[in-house]
Amino acid sequence: MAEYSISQLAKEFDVTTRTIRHYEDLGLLAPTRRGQTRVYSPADRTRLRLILRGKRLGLSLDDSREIIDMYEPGKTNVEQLKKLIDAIQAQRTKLNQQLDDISKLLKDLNQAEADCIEALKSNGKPNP
Amino acid sequence: MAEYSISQLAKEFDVTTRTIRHYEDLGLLAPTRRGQTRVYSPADRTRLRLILRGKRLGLSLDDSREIIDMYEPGKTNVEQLKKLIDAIQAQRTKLNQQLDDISKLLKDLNQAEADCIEALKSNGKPNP
DNA sequence: CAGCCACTTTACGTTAACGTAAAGGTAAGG
DNA sequence: CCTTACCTTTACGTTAACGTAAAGTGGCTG
Repeated sequence: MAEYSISQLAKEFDVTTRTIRHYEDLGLLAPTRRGQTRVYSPADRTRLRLILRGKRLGLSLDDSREIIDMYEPGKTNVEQLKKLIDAIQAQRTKLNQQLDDISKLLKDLNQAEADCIEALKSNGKPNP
Repeated sequence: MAEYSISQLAKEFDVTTRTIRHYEDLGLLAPTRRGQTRVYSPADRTRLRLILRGKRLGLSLDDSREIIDMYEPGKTNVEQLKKLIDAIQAQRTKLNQQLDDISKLLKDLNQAEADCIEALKSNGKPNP
């Protein structure tokens, strides 16, 4: 029972099956097959979750694939490991930038909301 | 000295002039003109900064325009004000989701980095 | 005044991330 | 056996966000 059909995953994550197949075309997913039908493992499901998380953060699918591949084992080469650590650091820098952006945006939203409420107070009556 | 040319802004924010004109086409910027040449005020500059912040957060340009318009005054209508407050709340929800995503991703990156370093330790020697 | 620089408009081209339609295979159920 | 409900592949279409090229304008500068 640790497997899923394409439409099950599509429903669970609220995407279309076309989208999931598209991710496979780009090499982000590689489900096994029963006959010609795709069969997704829990690991595949996790990868999909990571892809969609990346999307919410504005990453490209290529970026997501790179990041996801970071979690995979089989990195025997020392050079590759160093490259990976660099990539991880780069991602961290970007994410910290996003954190900063979000905190500023939230601050702005608070201010905008306060302005709205203020405007409602002084304006809520002389209107039809 | 409180005005900027298009190429000044382009340099400052590391985008092309084409990009800035594109934002104007979409109604996100509306600089004044001296003759046919665009002249940008500090307010225009701020709007550009907000647009790019939105981009870093994965917002569409349409989304950014909506948000930026939230900061503008001239919202006399009570209905519009209420819609604005709702939109602000929706944005807040999305941003909190992003915060959650980021913290999870950062955690994953930490783990991945630790794995890398571990692999380097036990692997750094038997390599050419 | 020739040349260069920065600005302009117009318009077609490109990439990513799917959407959508066509045409077909397969297994369960009435 | 026929319909229904999934699944498949192939392939052209679409949208957003610009890139890029062409052709022209305005000012200053040697």
